[in-house]
Amino acid sequence: MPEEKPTLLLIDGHSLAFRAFYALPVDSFVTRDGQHTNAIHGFISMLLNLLQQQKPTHLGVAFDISRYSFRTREYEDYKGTRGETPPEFVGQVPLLEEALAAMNIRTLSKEDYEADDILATLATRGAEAGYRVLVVSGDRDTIQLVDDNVTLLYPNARGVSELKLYDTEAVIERYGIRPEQYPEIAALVGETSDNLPGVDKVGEKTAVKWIQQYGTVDELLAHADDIGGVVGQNLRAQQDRVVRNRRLNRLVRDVELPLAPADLERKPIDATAVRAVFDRLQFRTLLDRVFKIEGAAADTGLVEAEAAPGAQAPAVRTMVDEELAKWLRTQSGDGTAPLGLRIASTGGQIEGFGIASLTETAWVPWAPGRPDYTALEAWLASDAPKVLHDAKRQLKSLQGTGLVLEGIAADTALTAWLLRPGGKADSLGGLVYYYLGEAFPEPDPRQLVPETEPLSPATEAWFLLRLSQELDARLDPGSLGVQRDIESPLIPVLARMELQGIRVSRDVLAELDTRLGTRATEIAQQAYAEIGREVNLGSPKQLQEVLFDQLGMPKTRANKTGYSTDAQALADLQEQHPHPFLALLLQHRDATKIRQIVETLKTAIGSDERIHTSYEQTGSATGRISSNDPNLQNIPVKTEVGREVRSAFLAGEGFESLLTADYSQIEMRIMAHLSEDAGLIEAFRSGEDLHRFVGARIFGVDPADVTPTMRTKVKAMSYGLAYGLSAFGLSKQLRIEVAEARELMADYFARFGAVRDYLRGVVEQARVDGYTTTIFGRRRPFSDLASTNRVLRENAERQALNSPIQGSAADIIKRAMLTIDAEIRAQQLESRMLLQVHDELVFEVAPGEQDALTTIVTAGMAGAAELSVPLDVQLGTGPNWDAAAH
DNA sequence: GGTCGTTTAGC
DNA sequence: AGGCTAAACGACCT
Repeated sequence: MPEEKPTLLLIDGHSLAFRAFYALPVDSFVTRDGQHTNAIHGFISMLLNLLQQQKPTHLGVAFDISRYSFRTREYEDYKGTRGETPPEFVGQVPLLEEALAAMNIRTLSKEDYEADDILATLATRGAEAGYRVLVVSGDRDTIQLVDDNVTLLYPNARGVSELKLYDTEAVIERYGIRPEQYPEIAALVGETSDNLPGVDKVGEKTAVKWIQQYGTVDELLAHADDIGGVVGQNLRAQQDRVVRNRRLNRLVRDVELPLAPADLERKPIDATAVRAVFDRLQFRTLLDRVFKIEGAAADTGLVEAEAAPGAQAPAVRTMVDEELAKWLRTQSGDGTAPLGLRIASTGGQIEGFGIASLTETAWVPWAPGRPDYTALEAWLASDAPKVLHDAKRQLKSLQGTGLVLEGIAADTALTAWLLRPGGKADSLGGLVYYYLGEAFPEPDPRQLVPETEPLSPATEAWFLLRLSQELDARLDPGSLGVQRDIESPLIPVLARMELQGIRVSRDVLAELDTRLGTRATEIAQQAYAEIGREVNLGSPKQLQEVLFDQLGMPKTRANKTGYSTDAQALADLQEQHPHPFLALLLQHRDATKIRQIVETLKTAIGSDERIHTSYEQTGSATGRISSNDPNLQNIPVKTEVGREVRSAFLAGEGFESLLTADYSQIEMRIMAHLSEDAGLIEAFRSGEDLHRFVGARIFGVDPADVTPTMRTKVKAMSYGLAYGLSAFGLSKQLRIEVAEARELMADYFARFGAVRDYLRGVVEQARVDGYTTTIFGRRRPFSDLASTNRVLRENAERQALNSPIQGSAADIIKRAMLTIDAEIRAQQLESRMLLQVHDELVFEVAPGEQDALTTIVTAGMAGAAELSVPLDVQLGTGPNWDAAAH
């Protein structure tokens, strides 16, 4: 069997990136921070296609160093017609080079030469060395490189997603000449984009005819006198151009390069780096594609390279009962060494348990009602440390089986999040690939018939145990403490809260829904009457037509799709250009928004008449938990109708009331603690209303004389501080002059200077360390604090100054939840914790337990941290969530 | 049917 | 030009 030729893929980086830039809409590829990425996206996407289709064994990307080369020295107007590079393109090339570096792809460039010369050299050498060579370039001059061993892939009009393949035959078919003759034609016709004029009146047709006859430009010019007509005259008159063009369009095939084609052998990607770069570029689908395509490469490359003893998954043994008991004892070192655990279930039915040590794996099939599972049950229920992935989901799958799971030492999804709290939660396979660099076949959940043979849960457990070790090794001591003392113990607490759910009245919601529906319709009718037609009030686009075209209102703040129609903008309009439509629109928004929440809640009510939210422990970058399906952390509270929604949340059957407990001004208290500002600390110790106290200081009046206006301003100022609010933002919010806002800030900092020092210090420290830290040691990394891009940098600065405050508050309430949950169980109360809303906890109070619960909750929350100011806890009880508010 | 952008609910 | 979210909807693309 003839040996397959190695394939050398050579890409003209700049020209392809530029093609991609014009092929993809600039505005559709922008990161949240304003970095354009369309060229990078198009390039990488094309590259991945090529990797998949052509499976090159060797790969290199050449870049121009600058616009200047030996060609511009020979002819200073070379490429002189090219305008300024579009600003959105500038800056994409270095990022592209970063992405390529992360993918372990060599990039090449050479002073005084163009990328095409590098391609020409490598293609020539590659062909000589027996490679199948593929050249990808958007520059027609590269056609000259095509021969039996070299094929050109040229982007067509539709951009870079489709490349046209030019081998010798295709070139002959397209141009009617052999590839090596193409430059002869080009020299005659000229190349506008390179500012190389050809012979006047000579186009492709004439040029091809001549070259077919004479073979080369030199030969043609030798017989120039034989050519008749105007074109003949032009050729003779302009032969200098032709000679110059031919000299310049000949690609250099012997550029001195530090490497040979063999040095371009493909290497496995650097998964960590790829993820980092792609994260920054916000390439989610591309990231998936890279890992999917490179997963196969990793199979042969990476794993082989790292094939250390023990990296081969141990054979799975099926065991139960006494054999299992013995195995568990030996493998766990009598319960001291953690074991990996995977609970396998389909359709709510437990199928069995995959358990792994670092060296052995076991599969324990499970069927309900079997008598011989004492060993398994005892181990699961014991404190013996277990490592899981997405432990809360696994734990919940045990609901109803009678099995108890204790001893969750770590959850790899959580640990990975602690390391990189910004990103999306990864699958186990993603993490294994990312941190261990090993292929982990995972069935595609979208695929009905899985392509890959699924791993045994026992083998998955083995991967996850090793992953856990790797992750722990990367955790700093502070984060390790957060994992051990806060996040891991919180898993079962959240699982219980989700399983409990909260009782909700269908009737209350249904009534509210009807009322709001009627109201929304009425308001809409009135609004239509005001403008004389019916529009979709929920369509910002149609609203823009009404407001700015039909009603001729002044333009509001611009956004990506036009002009803003948000509440703030509408309020501004109402001031400048009052119109009844505006007020009706706002009222309509209010009604429909709340109605939509009500309807979501209605459909979320389960057969037990309760709503079971899910908490996402890895849902935020700061350490907060998020709530989804449905989100119970954004139930309305600020308006009267909003509170009616809350009144639908009830104490369940057999419970006497709901109890709510929330921290008052916890973020400001954390700010006082962290900044050690004497004034702020005094404010909290005095027991005086915070904003009144601060207002008195700032405006130089008695606390009793602080007016509501003053208090509002101070309150906005205080809260804004923790968000990095600017004078501009403050003025917007308070509808005051920027100068007044600036003055307010100055007065604030004059009285509470340590706060400013602290906030500045946080950013400074984060710049040095590369991360921020909460009171309990939770970290959040930052990479953009040193960015030269101002938007990026300032965004990062505000995030950095907010993170320790928001994150510490998250730590504190999580600690409170742990204490309270433990104490409720220790005292064997029937009451239970149901909801967490960032600074608030909601409980269901069992008959006769109100006092005991109140004591536990107050102590647990107030004692969750020792700050230099007290943690004030406000409690309330009532038959529903609204009534329980204080 | 999937993704992006806008808007708004909460903290 | 204000930090952290979830979710709905319209608009647009495939």
